[in-house]
Amino acid sequence: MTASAPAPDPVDVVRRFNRSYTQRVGALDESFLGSGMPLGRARLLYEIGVEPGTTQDLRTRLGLDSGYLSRLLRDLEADALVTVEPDPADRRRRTVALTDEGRQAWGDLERRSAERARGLVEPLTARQQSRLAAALAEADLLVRAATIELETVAPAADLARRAVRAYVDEVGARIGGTGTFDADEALADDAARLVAPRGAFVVATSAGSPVACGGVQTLGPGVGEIKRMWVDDAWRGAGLGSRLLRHLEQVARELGHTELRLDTHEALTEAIAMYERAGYRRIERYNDNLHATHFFSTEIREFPRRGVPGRRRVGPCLPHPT
Amino acid sequence: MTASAPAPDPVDVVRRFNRSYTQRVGALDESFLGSGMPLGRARLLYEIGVEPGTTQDLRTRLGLDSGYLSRLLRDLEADALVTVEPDPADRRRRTVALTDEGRQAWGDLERRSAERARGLVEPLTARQQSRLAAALAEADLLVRAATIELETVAPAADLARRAVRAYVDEVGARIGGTGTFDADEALADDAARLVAPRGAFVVATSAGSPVACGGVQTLGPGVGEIKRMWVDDAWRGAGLGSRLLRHLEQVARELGHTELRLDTHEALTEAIAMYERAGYRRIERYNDNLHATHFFSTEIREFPRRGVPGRRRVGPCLPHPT
DNA sequence: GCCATTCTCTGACTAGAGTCAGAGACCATG
DNA sequence: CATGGTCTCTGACTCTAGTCAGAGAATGGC
Repeated sequence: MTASAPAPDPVDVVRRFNRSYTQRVGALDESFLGSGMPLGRARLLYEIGVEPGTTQDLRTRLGLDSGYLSRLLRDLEADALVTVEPDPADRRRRTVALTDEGRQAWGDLERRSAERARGLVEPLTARQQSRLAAALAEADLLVRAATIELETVAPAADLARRAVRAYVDEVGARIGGTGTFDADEALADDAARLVAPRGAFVVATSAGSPVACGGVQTLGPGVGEIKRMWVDDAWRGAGLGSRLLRHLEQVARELGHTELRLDTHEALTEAIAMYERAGYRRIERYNDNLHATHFFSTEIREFPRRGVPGRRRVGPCLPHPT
Repeated sequence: MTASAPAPDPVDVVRRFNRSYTQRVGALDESFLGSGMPLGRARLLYEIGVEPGTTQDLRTRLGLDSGYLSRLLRDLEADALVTVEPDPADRRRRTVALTDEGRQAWGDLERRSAERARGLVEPLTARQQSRLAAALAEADLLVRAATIELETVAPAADLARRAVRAYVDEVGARIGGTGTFDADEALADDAARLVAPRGAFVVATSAGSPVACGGVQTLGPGVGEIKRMWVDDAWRGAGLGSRLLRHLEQVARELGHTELRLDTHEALTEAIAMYERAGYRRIERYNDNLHATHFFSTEIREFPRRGVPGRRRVGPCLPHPT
């Protein structure tokens, strides 16, 4: 009686997957990979191994209580896995680093983690293994894309500067003639135009690093322009561009615009395809930008904003050695 | 400098995914969901809601200590979320069911869980959502397939009977003329032929339910035959058939066979494709099975077993000869 | 040099999760 | 109906994770 392909609700699929996955893969996780080391200590050890730092640093990275961290460190130190020394820069806090023995224990966690992944994959035929790898790689990209943070920042902020530099590098590489397009010049321009009340600059970050950016500036009454639209190469195909574009449109609405224009270069084919998919139409050249060959415009009306990012609870960073 | 497509190791992909997923989705977090209910209790309540059962039942499903379960149930009962009554069939154990209030609490957990999944999916564009759903559905199938248990059981055991019934139903439906192919008759045959030392019967189970099966019997000196090969519809495309086939070949080797034959019906096209992929060659009819139209054979030599199941952790289901 | 602030450590405490060894109820069988 | 085996419950216990308040050292601004 049921239809043959009832268009599965992504929410149900996620839940179903989560159930299988945690039951069958995560279950073994609990007693920390059979290393005999309690979860908390293993997490801390792993984090120190990834990047040593001050106590304060580790506390914020792992979201631990200072008393709790202190105790965990004492245990690790007692087992000669870490060294803890006063930080010369501020002798209230201390710096932590792995000992040789600690590095060995870290490697052990690492090995156990790989072992476990191998245990999951091994029973499958080679064909199924590569199918699983492909599916998980795709899911990984999309999950990471879904949990990205979009924030409006000042173009002069460090995060924004890093993003714009990446943008300039890429545009330079793609359209050739690097000399003609200068990062410092771009940054100076942005600092003036992409700030409230006449503009805005948005950076998408994943685990603190910029992975995409875009700005809005004002061309005239009710008319805005999208600038500096960039998505990191490694994040192509995750819909980040479309999402950012929708977000920028909302930002433009809030700035009072009803039309949004943009220019781009014919070499940036994915970008052009994305603009067209998003309903942008080709228009005549509207500026004298030497780097632009294609020009687009769209109307932006008021309508209730859909799933724009928002506040995601940051979970504790679990130790899954990569 | 690096190659553009370096054929990713599935193990690395799994680890990478696991890291992103647990960090960002909080797979372990599936517990609390901010309901204020402790993890253990929430898990139990949820499981009872999925399917009420006896205490024993729940204990094996969740892998809990009997004392611990008893306490958890007492707590749930004190909160009037469940009713616990002696099982009329065996009054040592008790049956557990949700009260109305319990059903409400269950619905609450359910809602929180869906809410959480929605939170993950929501920021994505519709296109990315369905890509994520497709990737996770594929990964789900393969993860479940990878964690299946293959065990040799007596054909008379309950597990085996259920599998054979499913096999008979499906073959009947696929080749038409149900009346001619009888489950009881098949079961009676199997009980005699698919047991050591002349044969074997293997059932693949997932979470205690049979999802595939297959048997080996002896035709003559060194010659075995594969019988009752079946894979549940919902598990098609996960390589289960191939894996089971490899396993049965190993079983046949251990029975001393060097050639393996099988018959099948032309309507079972996927099965035929699989046999061919596995190196089976068409041969002439070698029996008078009315239900068979195609006949295959292969040589099975001794060689070091590849990723054949072997020593996977054996569940609580012990083989009981009846 | 003074003082509020910032930082870490310590001890005391709670709650959850789980184990273990009996005690006692219940069952199947000869 | 006796007996061995199976099942659940109870109490006593351990371990991990995490919170909280206060002591004391170091810092930065004045």
